[in-house]
Amino acid sequence: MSIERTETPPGVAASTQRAQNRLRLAVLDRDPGFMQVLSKRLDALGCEYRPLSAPLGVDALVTMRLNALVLDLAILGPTGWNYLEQVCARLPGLAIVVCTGPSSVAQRVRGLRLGADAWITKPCHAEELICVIEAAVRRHRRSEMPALEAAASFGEITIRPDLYQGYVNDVSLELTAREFEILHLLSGSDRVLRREEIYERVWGYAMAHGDRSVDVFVRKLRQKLRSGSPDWSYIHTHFGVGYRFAPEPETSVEAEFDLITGARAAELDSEQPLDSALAG
Amino acid sequence: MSIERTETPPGVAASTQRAQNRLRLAVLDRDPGFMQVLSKRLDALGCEYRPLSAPLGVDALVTMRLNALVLDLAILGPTGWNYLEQVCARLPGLAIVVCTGPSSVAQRVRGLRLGADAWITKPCHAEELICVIEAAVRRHRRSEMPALEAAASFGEITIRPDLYQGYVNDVSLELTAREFEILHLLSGSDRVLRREEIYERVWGYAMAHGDRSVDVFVRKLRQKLRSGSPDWSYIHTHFGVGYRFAPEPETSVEAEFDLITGARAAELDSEQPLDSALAG
DNA sequence: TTGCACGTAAAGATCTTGTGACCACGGCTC
DNA sequence: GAGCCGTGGTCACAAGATCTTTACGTGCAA
Repeated sequence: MSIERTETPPGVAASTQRAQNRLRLAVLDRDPGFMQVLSKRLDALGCEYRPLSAPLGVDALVTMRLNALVLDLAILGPTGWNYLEQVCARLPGLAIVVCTGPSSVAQRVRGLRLGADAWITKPCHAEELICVIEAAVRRHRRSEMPALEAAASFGEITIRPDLYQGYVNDVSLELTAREFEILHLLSGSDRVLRREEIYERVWGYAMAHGDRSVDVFVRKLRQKLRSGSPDWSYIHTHFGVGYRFAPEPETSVEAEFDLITGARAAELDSEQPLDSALAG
Repeated sequence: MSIERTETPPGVAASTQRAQNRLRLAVLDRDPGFMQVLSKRLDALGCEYRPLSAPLGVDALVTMRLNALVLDLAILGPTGWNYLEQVCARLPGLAIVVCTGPSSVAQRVRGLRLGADAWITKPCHAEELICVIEAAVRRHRRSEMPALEAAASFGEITIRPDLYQGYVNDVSLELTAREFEILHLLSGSDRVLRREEIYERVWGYAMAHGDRSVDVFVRKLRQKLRSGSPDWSYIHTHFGVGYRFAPEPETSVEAEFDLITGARAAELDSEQPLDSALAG
């Protein structure tokens, strides 16, 4: 089968969009086989889905904050049209895919006119159904303002993705776009990131051998972070590996020894999982 | 096929009610019977449609300002996928319905993944096809034209979406349609908007690499805003990222100069030197 | 100690943006 | 239909801001 690959394109956006682009959907269906196949594919895609065997009240659907709803009109009987209409009216931002058994043109036309976004006839391939759902969700998302992630605080600094900037007590760190992207990337991960990884995610293409750009930017970042928040250290070097973000208060020289050895111990402890992660 | 006649007028406000609700679509297909049936239904619905027997260049499609495109991949041969991908990438706001003969699941999946909004298998009922097109267009439009919002004020300016115009003390800023759209978009968001985002939302299709149109319009906007409201700055540049709207009173050197010397005439006489000083 | 890896700094190259001039096109008037 | 005008859009240039490269000092690991 020559189905297209579905990797996300490289670039900064990839990591940030992946999390929030995850599909949240509910499936109203009673066919166990259908559900099993579908859920397997949805799991593989990292979707959050909720199987339903009976129609939920519209209000309950609202609280679920779904992106999409798949429903088999057959299990609703004659009240299905009414239900469909109500859901469409109340949740105009929800992608609704009717996936049901054989139907007439008139039925399909009615469903689509009531507000369904697509109508798939069972039996159908799970992959195709998912593509149809994605197409509907995609179209809806395109026209809405991409909701950016919320601001996050680490130690004394606050990272504002909506402003592409970092702050200390509401004072801008004056980060450049690249600096911010690197800080954003690092702060979004607890583990050590190899230079090649950082480069590839921020620049969007592979790092040339011997390129020191990441080091230089880390230096600039550290400088700006230090000037805004002198008593904390945020970016830690892992010799021979890469960098790791972790806000740590810097204390006096005497106590420093303990802290360093403590940090070293933690570093050694977590080396195993690190290496295995790097090997992948 | 009256499409050529009805390009979007400069006063977009007038067109929102009628022209925007009417479907503007192109149909790329060579089946005379299919076209005849379809065109009959489209005429009855008052759609503006354009039959195409060969693929048009993407740029040509852009100038047609379509809502939807129906295409039979079969008549494009192997290049069809490429064409589909290009059109989807360049016109993210266009509803694209593939209507073609028997196909495999893999083909349908591929088409949808490339960006098609729906895939209908021929032979199909014209009514159903139209419903599918409408569903795709409806979803796209839903959040695009949320009726007419109320007027909003920022600093000294007032934005009137109902009149497609901005004002300072009831005096029009004489914004053109594009200028207003950009100002409206920017003012509706607190965050930094990337140029690509602005372009895509205002122009309706993807920004070509290196296009400076957004910059130029921002410059014109700033000029008009400055002439109407000299003591405020509204559009802020985020280097390497984009623009952000935020009304901020200017309390810079010139203002102090005015306060101290009371030489308001200087401001009026020599706007250029003042502005250049301001920029520094 | 030696060989690297990393921190640091600065100069040069490159990219972004502001800006004014210019052109094309459609509508409008005459 | 010819010409004028408003508007949208392109281009080239200049000024800055940013990024990359390079060089060298410092510290880590074997």
